[in-house]
Amino acid sequence: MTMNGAEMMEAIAELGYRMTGPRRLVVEAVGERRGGFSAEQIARDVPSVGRATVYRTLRLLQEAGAVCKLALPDGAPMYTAAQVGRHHHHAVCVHCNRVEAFRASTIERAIRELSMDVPGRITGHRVEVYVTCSACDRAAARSSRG
Amino acid sequence: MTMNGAEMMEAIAELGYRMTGPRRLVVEAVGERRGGFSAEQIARDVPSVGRATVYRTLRLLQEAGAVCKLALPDGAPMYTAAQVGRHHHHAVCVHCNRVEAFRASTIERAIRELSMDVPGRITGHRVEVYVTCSACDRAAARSSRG
DNA sequence: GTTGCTGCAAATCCTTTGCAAGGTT
DNA sequence: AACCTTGCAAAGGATTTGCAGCAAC
Repeated sequence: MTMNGAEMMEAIAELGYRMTGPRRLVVEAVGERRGGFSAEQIARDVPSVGRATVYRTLRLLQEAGAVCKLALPDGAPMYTAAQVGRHHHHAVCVHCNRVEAFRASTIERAIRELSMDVPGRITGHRVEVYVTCSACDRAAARSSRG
Repeated sequence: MTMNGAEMMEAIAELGYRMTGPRRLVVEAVGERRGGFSAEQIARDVPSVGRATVYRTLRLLQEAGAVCKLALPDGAPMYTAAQVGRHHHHAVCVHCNRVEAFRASTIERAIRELSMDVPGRITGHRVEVYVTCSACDRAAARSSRG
């Protein structure tokens, strides 16, 4: 389950940050987004808030664990609402930006086993899976059929 | 095994691109680098070549499969010489940028198995492991001891 | 009343692009 | 000779920062 706007606001407050109007607006916009979104999209959703504040608030939300920052295949940054309190990874549809979170114990285990093969101490990892989601796949099939 | 400068040049030629002086210089600089490097570093290594050409050549090298582009935890792009012809992943030391390539059939298998869990067709994936390499680990221990 | 937060605009950083001149085949 | 490449400088896009004013505690 992902946080709603109110819960995100609370998470920010718990870190000792103030609850301000602009932050509320950004957080609500984030809460209403489904799938992946860019900082720029949020900035457009909330035109009354300065871009800088949008970026600053997104950073707080990451710090609070309410959103995850991930990367498209070309490296473009994308945000998505986080699964609360769970380590997880993301499957991103490269066509519509829909994001599906998943947990994969197999992957975690495999990475842990890597410690034998890689020299050094593993401090983190990034796993992202790129997909064409079923809806986009169907759309593509339809249009190629004519 | 990774390509040396000459082999990279050849790989570029095989794609039908011309063998020019600036390209040779960039390719040699890349060939001499160990571990991960940024475009900016290469540009500094080869000051006689314009930045634009450095970026253009790095793109060719990616196209030729001679270098891989990967991302640090903060999303900053990094390049590294590619293992020839093999699908692989990278373990990056976040302190010294040393890069170790590894293959992990377990991870590949785990990702393939994901197809059941994620809705849609998997088109690609990105796996990066962040480490503190043994050398940096030792250095940290030394300095914390006094 | 302190101190943190905001918006704005400017600054940065990284990368790409337009274009005329020059190099490669 | 044809056309691919280059360098420069400018453009571009994304994100950060300096700072004076305002808001939250």
